[in-house]
Amino acid sequence: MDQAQKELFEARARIIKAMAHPTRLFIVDELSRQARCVNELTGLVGSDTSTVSKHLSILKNAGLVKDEKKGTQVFYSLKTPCILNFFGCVETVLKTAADESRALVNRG
Amino acid sequence: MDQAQKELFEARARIIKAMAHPTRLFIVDELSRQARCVNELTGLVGSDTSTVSKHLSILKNAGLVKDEKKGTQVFYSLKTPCILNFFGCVETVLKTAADESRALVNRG
DNA sequence: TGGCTATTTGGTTATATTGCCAATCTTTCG
DNA sequence: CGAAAGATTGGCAATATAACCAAATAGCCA
Repeated sequence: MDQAQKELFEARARIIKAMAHPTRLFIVDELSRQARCVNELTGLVGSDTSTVSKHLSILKNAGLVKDEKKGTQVFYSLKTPCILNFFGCVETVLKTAADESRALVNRG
Repeated sequence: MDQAQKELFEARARIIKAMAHPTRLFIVDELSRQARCVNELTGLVGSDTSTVSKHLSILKNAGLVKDEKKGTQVFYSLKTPCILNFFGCVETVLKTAADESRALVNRG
């Protein structure tokens, strides 16, 4: 892996890492349906506002969401909806794993 | 987020987290071209064998790669090639970010 | 069997992430 | 202005990751 390659994969990893947390996946999923302000997301997620705010800033820094101020509220929405494509494959992986463990059990 | 939802997003996050490292992305990319044994990958990655082996076991535990023994060697290959779909979107995110910073510079 | 190669595992240290609390900032409104 | 609501930031403790070295394991062959 030369330097240029290294930087490319580091850049990619930064983006994927931003998604690599259950709460942030939940937020992305939620934002794929509609824009939400921090307070709404906090209610849905069920943890501290500051925690949710930090998750949002991670997603924002990675370029995955954008924010828009409306009065005292900040609404977040998906910037690159194609990240939803991830989920399809992730489900495939999960399903494959489930199938395999079922097969193992059936075989005994 | 109720318990069932929480578990679903945790399961998804585990898979995405497995990809969230530059070396592991490199390995996935490499395996998308051809199966490789640990030793070959170690050479390509340029770090300790044990480090590469651990990265591979993370990918394997996540259900992303499979391994096959041939003599003393263990060949790894992609189990779910759809994970390559990730890259397309990741590039989009990177490109968008690059465009934006260019636009900022041009605006001064 | 004993040595050799390939790989995995254990242990340690350094670094990064996470979540909460407290404090701060911003905007609205009385 | 001053209070209140929404959001962000700083700090801290707990936990998780990562990389290396050393040691253990597995398969091959003389």
